[in-house]
This record gives sequence, structure tokens and C-alpha cells, in this order.
Amino acid sequence: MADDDEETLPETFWGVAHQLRHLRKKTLAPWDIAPSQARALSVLLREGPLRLSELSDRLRIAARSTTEVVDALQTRGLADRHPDPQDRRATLVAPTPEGTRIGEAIRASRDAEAEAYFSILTDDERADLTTILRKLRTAEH
Amino acid sequence: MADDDEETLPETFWGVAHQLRHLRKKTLAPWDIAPSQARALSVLLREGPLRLSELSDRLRIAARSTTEVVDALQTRGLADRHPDPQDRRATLVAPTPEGTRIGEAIRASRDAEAEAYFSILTDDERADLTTILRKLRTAEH
DNA sequence: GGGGATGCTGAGGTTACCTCACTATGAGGT
DNA sequence: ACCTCATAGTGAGGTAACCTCAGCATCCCC
Repeated sequence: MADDDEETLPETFWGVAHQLRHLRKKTLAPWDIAPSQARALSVLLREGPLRLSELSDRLRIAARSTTEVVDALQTRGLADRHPDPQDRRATLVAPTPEGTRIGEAIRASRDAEAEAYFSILTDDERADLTTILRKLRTAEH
Repeated sequence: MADDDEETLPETFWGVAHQLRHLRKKTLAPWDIAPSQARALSVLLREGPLRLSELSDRLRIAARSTTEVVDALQTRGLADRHPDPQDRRATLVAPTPEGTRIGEAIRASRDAEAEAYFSILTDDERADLTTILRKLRTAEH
């Protein structure tokens, strides 16, 4: 019912973001895990145990918000906290075996989801899109 | 402090989305208007008076959420409701003169913002990006 | 051995959504 | 005319994912 012929670049960008967000949510449903938690778990799998502050940097959110995400992961038994031997102020967050298992399953499913979503593009378009977005991403704004 | 060398396409996409969201928020600051309200106002400027249900379609949000956005616009004197002469169940939402004025100012500023953000791209890259996103946007997923 | 920076978290707030239930109205069939 | 069913908007209540600010513990450096 909504027609979308002459959208500007940012508008189109947000449209895609919106679709991807919904898709991602749907993909996550089998695990009953919130997107923010899945994101954090994925960072932990990729980078191993991290301080809360480091995790905040990776997620680009405030430290206080990271506390909440980690609380949730811990409640679900997907990650745990232990003291950093280097610095008694700091807390290291690491995925549990269960967290690793689930995190890997999510990643696989998410790869498949992204594959499906972007599969309507040609290889060239995909490559171009990656290059262009990466350029935007890393530029100084 | 966060290094970002080997991100996947979706990750990079979200990174760009994140930056754009912050930029947009900053651009909106002078008017002290929430992003959701600015979006609705922009739709109203483009399409003229709309029923709440039609506005929901354009914004791709639930009807109930549109009620809230319109409430906010009305409180600020940027839009008003009046009954649809065609259907006494329906309510038409239209921008006030003030809403039109502010909406246009926001659009101008937003165009400038987007221009600045995407200005690091070449014309070709911009065209490619638009084409690719539009393709993703309109495909059946 | 202060004094300021850093690391985490409690308290409390905001934004932008959602569903469900309800009322008023419209539209079609009998 | 009446009955049923769909549609339009909204009250009530809820959620996710963020935020700031204040406070405490610890570290680092002169």
C-alpha cells in the first residue's frame, strides 16, 4: 500500500535498514535471544574474553548499557564474568561453552540469512556495496 | 579504539546506519524535535493531508504508534487533525503553516547533512549505491 | 601518598516501537 | 431495517535498547 518510487538515498538506506532489522529479528527467534545480546555474543566469540569497557567499544555503546547486556547473557548462562588478574577494577567477560555453542549456531544462521537477503545482487554489486559502505564507515565524519 | 578491518557486509552496513543515526540526531537538535516526528512531518509535507492509517503505511509502523507521533506533532503545533468528510471514522492529519515552515527547514538541513556524509563518495559510487540499495529495498524478501 | 583518571554499576529516564481490547462507524447481505 | 463483519482511531500497558549522572573501588603518576 506504500509506494516508493522517488526516494532519496538516505531514505532508501533506511528502508533497507528497516527490512534487515526485521529479518534479523525473525532469524533470531528460534533462540529466543534479543538482538543486542546476539551482537555482544558474536563479538565475544570473535575476540575472546574482553573487559566490559572493551566490549563497549566494540559494540559502540555506553559502558552502562554493556553492563545490562552482559547481565542478560549471564542470566541465560551464555557468558560469565570473572575478575581481570591485571586490574582489580576490571571484569572480564567470556562466553560459556553453551554461549559458544549457541553463538556459533546463530552466526551460521545469520550468515545464511544475510546470504539470502543479498543474494538478489550480482557479485559485482555486492563487491561494490561492500567497498562503498566500508569507505563511508571508516571516513572521518 | 575499535578496529574494524574485516567486517562482514551486514556489519559494515550497521556501522554506517549507526553513524547516520547519530548524525541525523545532531542535525535535528536545533529544532528540538524527535526523529520520529521529523520523519512523519516530512511525509506530510510530501504527501499532504493523510489519514492516520495512511500515514502509518508510509512510516511502516503500527497505527497505534502513529497516534503517538501525531499527538506529539499536534502538541508542538506542527500538525493538526480534522475529520475526514468522506468517512466519519477517519481522521485527516495535515501540517500547520508552522509545521510546513519547520518541516522545510529541516528538509534543507537534512539534505545538507546527507550531502556532507555522502560527499566523500565519487559520483559513480553514489549512483551505484543508490541503485543497489533501491534494488534491495524493492525486492521481495 | 595524594590527586586525578579509569572501570563498573545503581538509579532513573527516554525514544520508538509493540499488542490487545474497546468504541464508533461503514458496507454488504437478507 | 437489521445483522454481521471489517475498518479507523485510541486507551492501557508493555518492551528493547539505549542514555546520563552519581558513587565506589582501584590504578597510575608525580
